Amino acid sequence: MEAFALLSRGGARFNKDRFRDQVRLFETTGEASTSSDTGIGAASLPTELDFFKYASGSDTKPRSTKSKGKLPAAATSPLLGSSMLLEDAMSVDEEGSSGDESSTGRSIHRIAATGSRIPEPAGDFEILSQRYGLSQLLLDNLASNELSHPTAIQCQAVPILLEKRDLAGISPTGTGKTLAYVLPMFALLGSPLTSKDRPEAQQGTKEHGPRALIVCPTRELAGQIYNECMKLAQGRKWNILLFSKGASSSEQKKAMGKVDIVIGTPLRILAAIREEAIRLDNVRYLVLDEADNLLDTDFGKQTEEVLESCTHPDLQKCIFSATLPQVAERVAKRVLVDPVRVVVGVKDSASLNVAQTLTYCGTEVGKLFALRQLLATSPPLPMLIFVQSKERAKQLYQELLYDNLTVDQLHSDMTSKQRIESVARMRRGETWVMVCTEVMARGMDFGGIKGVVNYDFPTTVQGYVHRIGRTGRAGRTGVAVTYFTDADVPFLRPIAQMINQTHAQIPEWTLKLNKARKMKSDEKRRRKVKRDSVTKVAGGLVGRRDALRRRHGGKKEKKLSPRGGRNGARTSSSAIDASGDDGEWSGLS
DNA sequence: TCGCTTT
Repeated sequence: MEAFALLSRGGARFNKDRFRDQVRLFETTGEASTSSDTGIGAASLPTELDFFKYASGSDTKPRSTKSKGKLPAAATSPLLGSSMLLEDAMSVDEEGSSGDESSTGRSIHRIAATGSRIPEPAGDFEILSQRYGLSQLLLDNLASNELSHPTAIQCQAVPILLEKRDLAGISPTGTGKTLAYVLPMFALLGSPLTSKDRPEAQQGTKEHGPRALIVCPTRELAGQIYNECMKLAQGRKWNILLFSKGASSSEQKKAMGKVDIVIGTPLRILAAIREEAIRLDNVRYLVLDEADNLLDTDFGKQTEEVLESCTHPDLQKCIFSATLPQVAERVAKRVLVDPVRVVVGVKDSASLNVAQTLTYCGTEVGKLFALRQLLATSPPLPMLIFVQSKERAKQLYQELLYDNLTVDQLHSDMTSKQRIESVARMRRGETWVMVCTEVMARGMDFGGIKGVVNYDFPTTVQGYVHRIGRTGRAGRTGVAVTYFTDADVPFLRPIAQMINQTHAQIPEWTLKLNKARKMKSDEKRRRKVKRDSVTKVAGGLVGRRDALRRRHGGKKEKKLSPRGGRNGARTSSSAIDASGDDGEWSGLS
């Protein structure tokens, strides 16, 4: 009974007006808290993206006694010399204690930086340029890609990296982390290396192979980072290599030649090392993107092996993610040398631009029912629908195929080509609904995504944060809908709390769940739920697909496109359209 | 469970 009541209240009667209110409510609360930090009225951008707020914010605060143009090397910090352990630092940012950091602008952006000799943040690219001498070409490339103002993480991370420091950068999804490490990478590399530049050096063994390496967990993300690099690479003959399965093998063979930057997935890089197609002893700039994922138990071994292959004495390392659980933090502490740890906002928190809801659906049947209801009434399109397994992705895809919308799928059972094409259709705006596995959960930046549906309940809080972070990017708003069934209830608490923290409206009883009911293996925060097949369910939903197929005469009905081709204006960190569609990196294959 | 080499 209660189940039915909740179903109809929470999800099935999903109604546009109610929803709209939620978004508004949400935005209001979000802005209220940021404006209290700045003493400035609410603006349309979230703190971490509002650079003007940053600029004017320093006027409303007491001026720093330090001179603004002071060299960062001489900059002091409340934590100077304390050389805090990464773990120790955790308590600091949670209490929001930052000593005199209001004078540096960190508090305005809610940046917490810990470590020794922390460089001053830079409020815009001109300041950066003056301080560190960025090339005019680099500045032009930023400008021509509409990257006019740095985001919070960029303000703080770029100076740190330019001073050749190790860094752990933690910033919410969609806040421009890629550019935060790509920009200093190009600045530090200076110019592309050619054999003409250094004929003798080419002979020396130390001078082979890339000088910069970016590691990330999926091929799609690698491709996206590649595109982001190409934006700043314009005008010079940088040799940038996309190194993952699905990328061109002939291109990858060049890895031993004059290569500046390699971007790749762990296993592919290791394979290349083993077959001596690449060597990493010339790498001076190493990035682990989605670091907690790369350092977790599954990926960890591979990643550490890659790390061990980077033997250059001047190796600079940085890791980035929106989430960094303690386990990963511990590894990071071990790997990084005298690092600065930067946290924008609150660590492990969800994007404030996403309106979140949690919906009880009782059973598998209930979820399908709720989803159809959502799709039929006020779906936030385009959207991603996350499921737990590849099989379920295929099933749900098939199930939705004959509904009147353009649906697509993406999971690792598809071929490289299929995956590339699926991403391309999404980028071009041809797909309304993409059914996908965790492969799409991290880093992917389809700028126009309006909705995320957690059809299957996420197995970790981090997973939740990253999934819903596919929307609400670069200052836009988005919505996230999470379904759960009776089987998910024991695992509900941490995610329900997270949603509650961000002011979303969720069924009250989910918050009152007895703490004892939460997962036993709290350490890993993982779980296993055996799920029925999406389609193999009792009752009236069986056979629906066949009915639809008959109705459509075996053909797909003409389907509307979610967007009229291209996305509208886009802001800084949204990587996608500005550089065109898929072709850029898939074209290499 | 998912993701990640090449042959």
